[in-house]
Amino acid sequence: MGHFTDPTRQNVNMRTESVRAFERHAWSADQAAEALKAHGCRVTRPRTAVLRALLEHDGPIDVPALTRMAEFHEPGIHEATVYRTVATLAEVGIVTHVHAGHGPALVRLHGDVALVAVCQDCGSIEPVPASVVDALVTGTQVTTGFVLEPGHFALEGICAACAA
Amino acid sequence: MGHFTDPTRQNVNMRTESVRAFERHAWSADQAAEALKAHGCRVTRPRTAVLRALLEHDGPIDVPALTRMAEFHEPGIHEATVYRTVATLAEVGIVTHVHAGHGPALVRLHGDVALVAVCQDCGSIEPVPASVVDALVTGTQVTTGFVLEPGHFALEGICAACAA
DNA sequence: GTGTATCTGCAACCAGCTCGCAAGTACGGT
DNA sequence: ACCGTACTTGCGAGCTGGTTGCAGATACAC
Repeated sequence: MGHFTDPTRQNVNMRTESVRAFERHAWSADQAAEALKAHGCRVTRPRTAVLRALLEHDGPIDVPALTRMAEFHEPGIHEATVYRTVATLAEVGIVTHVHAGHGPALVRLHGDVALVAVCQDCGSIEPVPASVVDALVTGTQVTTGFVLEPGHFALEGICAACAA
Repeated sequence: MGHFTDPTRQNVNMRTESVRAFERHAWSADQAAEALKAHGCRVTRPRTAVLRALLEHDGPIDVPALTRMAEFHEPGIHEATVYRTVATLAEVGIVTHVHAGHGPALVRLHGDVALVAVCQDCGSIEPVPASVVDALVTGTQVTTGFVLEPGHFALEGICAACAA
């Protein structure tokens, strides 16, 4: 199960292909660049490439796949650079990452839908409706005092298609 | 941040020390041994040691800590053996494991409280009330068709103590 | 007891991720 | 437009959590 196959291919892995119905994020490339500068970070070609890849992509994506997408804009960009860029963007508040079960962490733009569910069968990722998330967060807080941060984890289960 | 310090010490890491208020599981050592035999598995000293450690411990625990506890019953037990034992016990249905954010996976007896929340500040683990879990599962299923399996993931946030 | 299929300890390995370092580059100052 | 320098990048080595191949040990059916 190698990590890098043909970097010229644009498509990403199954987990990210089957994403659907995500709300659009509020970030533009310019806004993100401004946010970077405001934190004293430089707006470099690799960072711009990662940012563009994130803006093009709909929904959470893992770093190897993100690297392949960024490579389309910035050939030769290194995976370690993408990891560091993602960390920088997270500090600035542009992205967050979420751990979904066994695989690698998934990166997404901050402001995208908060809570996602990952199908254990097909790997598809679906957003969880805000009303359900609110009920979970407030219910937990009222009964236990625990303040959940729904952006930091993913739910797991079987999607409607696989359940049928 | 080494993994193994003094194996003769019984205490486990912070994450597992601060567990509290967990429902008691339904397994006894004999029942678990029977379940193993029923699946054609042998009841060996290392497996018994891991099982006893799990029964003694209250709440989810990671494999290094579980190994240290099992070592009390079976000195010299190897961590790789504990990983394999946990996998075997999972096949038999005695345990499940849950991924809680960045750190190692946590093992727990099947039948223990299903959904837990991990504090990002102090690492403490708290059970989420069944009523809240039910609302989440049914709410998600009704609105999206997605069938969540709450035993397979953990929630994250800030516990009541750290929030204060 | 004895035989054998399963299991364990060990060490090597793998995936995901991080880090140290030298070369490269954004960008404020001029 | 050019310089200087501090920040970034590519690269490879390294780290952590977890898995695996193998030879010796052992549970357990007979």
